[in-house]
Amino acid sequence: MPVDPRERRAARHAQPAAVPAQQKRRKEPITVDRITDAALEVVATQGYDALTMRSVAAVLDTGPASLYAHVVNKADIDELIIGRLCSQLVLPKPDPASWQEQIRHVCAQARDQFLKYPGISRAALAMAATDLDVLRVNEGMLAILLAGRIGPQTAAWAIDALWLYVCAYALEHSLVPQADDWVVSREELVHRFAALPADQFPQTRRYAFQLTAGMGHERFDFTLNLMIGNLR
Amino acid sequence: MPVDPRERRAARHAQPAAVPAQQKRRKEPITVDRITDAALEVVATQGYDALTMRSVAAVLDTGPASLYAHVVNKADIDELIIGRLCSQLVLPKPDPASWQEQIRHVCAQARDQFLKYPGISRAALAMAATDLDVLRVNEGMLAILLAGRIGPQTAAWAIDALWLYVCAYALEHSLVPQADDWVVSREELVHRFAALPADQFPQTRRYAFQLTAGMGHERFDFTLNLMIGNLR
DNA sequence: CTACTCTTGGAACATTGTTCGTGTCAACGG
DNA sequence: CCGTTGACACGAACAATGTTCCAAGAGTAG
Repeated sequence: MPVDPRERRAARHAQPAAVPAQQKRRKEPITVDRITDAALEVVATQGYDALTMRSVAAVLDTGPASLYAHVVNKADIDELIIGRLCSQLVLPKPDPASWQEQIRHVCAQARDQFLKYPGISRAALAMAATDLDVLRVNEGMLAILLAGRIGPQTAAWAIDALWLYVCAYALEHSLVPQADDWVVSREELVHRFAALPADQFPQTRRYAFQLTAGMGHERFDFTLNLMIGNLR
Repeated sequence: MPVDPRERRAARHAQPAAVPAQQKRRKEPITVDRITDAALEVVATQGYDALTMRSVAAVLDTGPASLYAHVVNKADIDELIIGRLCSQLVLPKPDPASWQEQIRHVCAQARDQFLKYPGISRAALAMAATDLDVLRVNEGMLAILLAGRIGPQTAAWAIDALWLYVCAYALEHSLVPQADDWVVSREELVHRFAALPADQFPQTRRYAFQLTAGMGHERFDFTLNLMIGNLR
């Protein structure tokens, strides 16, 4: 009974209501869940740029108009996939002794999920923070920090900063390896930095190696430590 | 002599070459600079979403095709406006005694510039970091941190993290006040948090006030302190 | 069986980025 | 002084996108 998509989206941002089980009308009716699955499949295989109404509809073997009975917008699909992604994060039971590890672990999970779906963090950055699945992650991180004796205001702002950074980091990572004839490898980058005019870019020339380092997740870990290590 | 736009863009990412002065052919010939001006005007008045080839061309009183003689892409225009924006940041002469203040000041400048052009940080996040104007800011921040006796690797990664955060913060700020019938004010947000089910969202309910606080730039300052305070 | 509601999807529309080909103007060679 | 040339400008068009309209189908209640 997918009535009005607007109501359905609003429900995801308000308190959840008890929804009765719904029976399927056809063998494979189009559902919000199936749309979400299809969208994630598209993003996982072809990247976020390929996520269009038509590509999602094509996976479901129909036209784009059919989606609008279940979905408000394309932005709504963005919310759905981010919500699904967030609902797959496992949130540990807060342990005051290891709160730093726990926060790090949650962030690493989010990072890995984002990287599994290239470019999807753009949707996460553009999304309202009142989605229930996102709020669930927020609640989990808040509980961890509070258990670690972090003050409420500090905890709230720290979570915001961490989430913002995770999204931005994933976005940056998904942009680098697209390598259209024009984006470059690390050696090329170092070489380019070294070729800069010495009078304007002395430090960049000197530390070209350090500037391009951290291709694994060392930069990520570094920044998380920067933020977490200073919380108390 | 705007010959091939591709070469011109490449020049902005390589070492700058001495370019001879160019004479104008008409009274108001279309220039890369004028395109940049027009684009920034559009973003400042109507936001980044309104930045289209046609809107830029309309400001210059012409059609979209005319832009492609000076510009490779729309992504190229993005680079141009971010470059212009970065070139307007003033970078202080590094002072070992006040490196923290200096870094904070540079970041605050970037933040304010981003906020002056709503949504423009999306372009900054999507851009390659080899643009000369962006590199200039990088060089300036690097010099400040190095003067503050921060190790090169730490400094390089810290700059990356700071820049990423500034962009993400500006992006978030430019999304909130768009308020399409559906995005909400703070009171509404607090009320909504308080109405969440108590069993699933105890902390969110309890600290709804703190979670929605920091509408000024307190969140920004908080995060910057978090990152800067832990560098040594 | 009929009437009604909800779902489906083909076609179409507006808006985007981008390209083609032609017109047009300024400078230069004779 | 005039014709050539070459770069610039730009109207028109194309493909792809998000979105809406409307008609037809499927299922259910009376």
